[in-house]
Amino acid sequence: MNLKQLSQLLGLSQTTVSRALNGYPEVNEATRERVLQAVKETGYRPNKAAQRLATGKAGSIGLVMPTAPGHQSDVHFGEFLAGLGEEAVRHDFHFVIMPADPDDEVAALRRLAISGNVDALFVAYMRGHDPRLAMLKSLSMPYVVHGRSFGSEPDYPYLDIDNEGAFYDATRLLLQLGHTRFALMNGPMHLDFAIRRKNGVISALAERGLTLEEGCMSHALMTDEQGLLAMEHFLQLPERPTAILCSSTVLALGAIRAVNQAGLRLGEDISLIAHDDVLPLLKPESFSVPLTTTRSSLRAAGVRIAQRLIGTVKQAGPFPDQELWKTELIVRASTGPAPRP
Amino acid sequence: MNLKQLSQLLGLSQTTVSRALNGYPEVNEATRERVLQAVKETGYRPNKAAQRLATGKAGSIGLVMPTAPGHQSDVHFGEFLAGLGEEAVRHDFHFVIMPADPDDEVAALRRLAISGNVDALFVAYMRGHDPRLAMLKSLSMPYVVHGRSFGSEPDYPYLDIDNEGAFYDATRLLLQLGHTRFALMNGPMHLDFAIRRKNGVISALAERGLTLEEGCMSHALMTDEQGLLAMEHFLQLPERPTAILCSSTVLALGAIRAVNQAGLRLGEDISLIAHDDVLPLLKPESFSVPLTTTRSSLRAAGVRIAQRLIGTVKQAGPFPDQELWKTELIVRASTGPAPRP
DNA sequence: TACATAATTGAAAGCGCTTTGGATGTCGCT
DNA sequence: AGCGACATCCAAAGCGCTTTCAATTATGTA
Repeated sequence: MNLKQLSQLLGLSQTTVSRALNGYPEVNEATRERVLQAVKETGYRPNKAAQRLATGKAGSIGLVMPTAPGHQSDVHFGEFLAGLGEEAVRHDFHFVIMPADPDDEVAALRRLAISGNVDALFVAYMRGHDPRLAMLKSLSMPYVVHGRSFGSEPDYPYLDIDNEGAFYDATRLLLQLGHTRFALMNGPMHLDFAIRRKNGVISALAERGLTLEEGCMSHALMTDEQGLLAMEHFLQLPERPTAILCSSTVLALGAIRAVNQAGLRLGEDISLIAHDDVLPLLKPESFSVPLTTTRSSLRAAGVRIAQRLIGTVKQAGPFPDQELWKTELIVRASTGPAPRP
Repeated sequence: MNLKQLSQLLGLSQTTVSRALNGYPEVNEATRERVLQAVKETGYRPNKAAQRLATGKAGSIGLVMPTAPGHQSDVHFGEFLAGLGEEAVRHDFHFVIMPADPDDEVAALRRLAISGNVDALFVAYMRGHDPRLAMLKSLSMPYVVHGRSFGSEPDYPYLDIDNEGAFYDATRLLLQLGHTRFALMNGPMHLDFAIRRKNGVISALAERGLTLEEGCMSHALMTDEQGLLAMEHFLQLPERPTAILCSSTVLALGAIRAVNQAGLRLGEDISLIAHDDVLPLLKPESFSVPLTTTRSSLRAAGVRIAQRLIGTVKQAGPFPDQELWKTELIVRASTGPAPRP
């Protein structure tokens, strides 16, 4: 069933039917009713590809999903997607997901944009000096970046959380508890959030004249295994750190396993603060020792970004170009006073 | 840059350029080279919407993502998507993801199909007597179902794992270890895999004249919290079960927390076998007591389904219509002989 | 040399929709 | 009766691509 057939069925022109469906005012209410009724009966749905071709809009937002045979799927990605989806479903938008090798992201993004299949782009996993920004700017297609790109002029639309502030505050808390030996368990070094979190830690330490030793920093994929390995390494250090900052509850999962295996007590021998993206699978309050965290919901960020993206496509009012969300510092049992030497 | 401009630039007709790009034989090799060269220089990419409109194909597979404000994102979904993506990227396919309220899945699937935006459909979260099957059959669009639908004639293309066999085998192992009091921690009752797994347990027990009490069965969302709750319930039973079968390592996570909190020892007081979808986040061998599991990689299933779907769209050879994968039973430390009463 | 055949290329139709630029009919007023 | 202002509706152009059908040129054969 297509427009032509439907309009013939109704004895109307395609023009009128199209207008009736798209809410144009210049169509008699009675005819509009008839059309809507016929649509219900026939189950007619406009062909999106044709709509897109005719209007240039198709109600879809595009994103690149990094993937490769060895590439681990990322819980954070799924959670974010759920947020995007939650908002998209309200506006009858859908996603076009282009899977791409992580090394090929710039090109993949470009293909996606030029394909004429999407109205707007969403970009995540931002890096320092991210090469995708220049490309995006040249594209004349709306986009929103999740995160920022350290070292690039912040003149692009983004939504980010205050990573530096979060880790600064967390570090201060641990300092107040008397800790002096710190370690940072971070995400991959090239990622923007990792850079900023590190800076937050360093600047809080600097205020007390402390520094973060090279050996007390790990940069790795945010999996529980990496957390385990990193923590094992920290625990073997001659000057064992007592305060651990951790970029994800996933990392914390492994880290805590290492702490337990070493016979140490979390919140007493070792204090740990992790960043909590509010993953449904990993609730900090459900850990055997509930985790002190800096919290910001990844899913909420997804919802918000979808709002901005869809709003822009639909030309629904202006949106702030840049948003920086504060995180919450939630104190639970994994932090305690520094142990006496 | 579109075809028309490109062809004018080259002094050729759109026809010839189009043919050159799509590998038709009736075009001079020299001209083809020229065209390809121009494409490289100009960065021309065909408009997918137009291609789709003209050919009816657009290199995309569609799927519905269940989502809603309260709806938890599902790790399993993300992992599966990674598998689909891994294969799709090899064929320059992409996904069209339509987010939809879980209650609205049939309609959403229908919309997606008629939208003319996708070449094939993928369907998951199968239920008993799933209403989507009839709809899919009426659609004349290729599709593959992940899982099966208990109670429906199995005359549709699917890829499933042998859930019944897996849980039958797991139960037998526990029986051989001397266990007599069983409990099953299952996924939502309406889902097909839950039905089959339950049947597997029941039939293995029946061979020994045992039954599964109503109170020894839980059907819930597969989150760690639900696992915790279910296990707490089991542990309070007057005839406490000693053998637990668990539909997911996520559930097991919570269940084990409950076991620990009750001061019981896993693998001694309580034996537990979980089904392992090979989630990168939750490795059974990394649990403090490594988990005995029935294993089948969700991601591998994603890859295979993408293969079949894309292969069918590309008319690349016939594929088996129905595949049933065996699971592996991997014995680790969470199972042991039944404790003496 | 003349003619069939193969190798290349193009013009134009069409995919299903939106939208511009009329056309037609109605109504209220002078 | 005559005229502008609305309210409705429609024909046809176009979005960017593929593909059928036909035209043109090059090649080989008798």
